[in-house]
Amino acid sequence: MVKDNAHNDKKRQKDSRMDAAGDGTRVQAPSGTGRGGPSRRQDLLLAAAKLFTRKGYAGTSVRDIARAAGMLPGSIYYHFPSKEALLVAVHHQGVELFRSAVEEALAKAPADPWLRFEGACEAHMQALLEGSEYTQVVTPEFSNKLSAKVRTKMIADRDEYEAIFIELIGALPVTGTVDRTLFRLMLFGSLNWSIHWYRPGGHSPRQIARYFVHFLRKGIDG
Amino acid sequence: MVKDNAHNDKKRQKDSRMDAAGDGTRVQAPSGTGRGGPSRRQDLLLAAAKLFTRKGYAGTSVRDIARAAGMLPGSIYYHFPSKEALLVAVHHQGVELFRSAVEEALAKAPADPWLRFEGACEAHMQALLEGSEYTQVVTPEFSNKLSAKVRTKMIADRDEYEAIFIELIGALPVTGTVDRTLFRLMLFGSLNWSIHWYRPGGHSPRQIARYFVHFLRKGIDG
DNA sequence: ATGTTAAAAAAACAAGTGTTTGTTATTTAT
DNA sequence: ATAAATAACAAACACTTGTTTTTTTAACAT
Repeated sequence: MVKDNAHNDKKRQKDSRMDAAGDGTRVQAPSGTGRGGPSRRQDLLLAAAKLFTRKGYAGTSVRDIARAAGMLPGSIYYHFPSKEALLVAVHHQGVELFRSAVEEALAKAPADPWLRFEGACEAHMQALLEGSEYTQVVTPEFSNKLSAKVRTKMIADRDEYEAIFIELIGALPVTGTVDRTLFRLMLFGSLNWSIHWYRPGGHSPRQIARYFVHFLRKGIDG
Repeated sequence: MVKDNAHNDKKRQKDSRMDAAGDGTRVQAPSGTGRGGPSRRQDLLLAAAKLFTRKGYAGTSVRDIARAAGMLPGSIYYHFPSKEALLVAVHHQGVELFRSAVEEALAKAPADPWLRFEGACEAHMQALLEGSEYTQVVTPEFSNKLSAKVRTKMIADRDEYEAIFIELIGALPVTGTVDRTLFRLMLFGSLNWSIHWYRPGGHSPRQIARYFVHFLRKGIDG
């Protein structure tokens, strides 16, 4: 159904798979056209995760993602129905990575509640800062521009994960009454804020987590 | 230098000062056109601050800001040379509000280092969560899409403010050696992360800050 | 009354946005 | 070999983006 768009053809620039000067770097060159590698959906997800982490959701265009994944913008819509769906998928993947990291740590942790708690914090921090490209998308990203449905889904994913920590913190032996909710919120703030300042080379994520847990347990003087 | 754009006029929708269904709400109706109230620049800054806080920088358009401030998009450029300049101005204002809040608290604080530290944390938390519309723009907002010059300026503003806390933390009497940098990063994480979960009605910002400082000083068992 | 200036409107510009549509190439199953 | 499926390209659509230019309005000084 082509009508009469010849009048603005001189200025229109065609979408291209080539990168040249863009921000995204090609993930993998698929051998031919038609059917791509084992899973182009994964490439797409990974490219989106990287860009969302670096530029934020609103700051990333589907063209950026397509370019980084080595396909044309329209092709994305074969794999995902919308840009928001891509965010949801990336977010979900991120939460799953957090969860499996923490659960794995807990599986090989001793029975002592404080050691279990510490192990979980270390695993969280490790997953956040060095684990994968997905986890850093989980923590911020909530601008009220997202549809209610998407936000609800993302919050549900998060809540399921944080339930692990609610339980761990509930098991900590404490003298007197403390607000364990505030304790948890402070913990997550301490850990997650690290994406704003962490740079590899200094303390490792696990060391930082241990430090923080120590502060929380014994205070600065402990 | 008008050329030939009559061909797509049927689809183009004119910018309008009226709000109707948009997200931004009018700030104040200037009595007439021409010369605005005492300071339309302030209106613009406030509108931008609110929207940046809610939708993020990339998620906010200059049209959103213009609509919320009650003017047309182009008119913004009389007051600010670019959207980025607006962000810088909002950010700067936010940092100044933090700084004056903390300095005021310190002026009337006793000499005890821990009490001074606690007072500063309370003031920071209060400014962040209930102080104004500007402070929440300060804490996150760093997507690598911003120009280097803007990022540099914002970081410099921040650093100047955080120096206050470096000094306060340096003055804390501590037995043994602790990493005061990690201590400060943990503190800012705890405090600033609250924008993700704080809702008025529960603990007040000051109460939360006191709680956090207590944890940091004495640990959960203190 | 007149000229000047500050502030905004009006309209467009060029590029970029998420998305849809029609088609083609490749793989897999028959 | 042929049909069905998968996966992508190619191109456009309708609209939004930040920004610029030109024109008009209102306040003030003369």
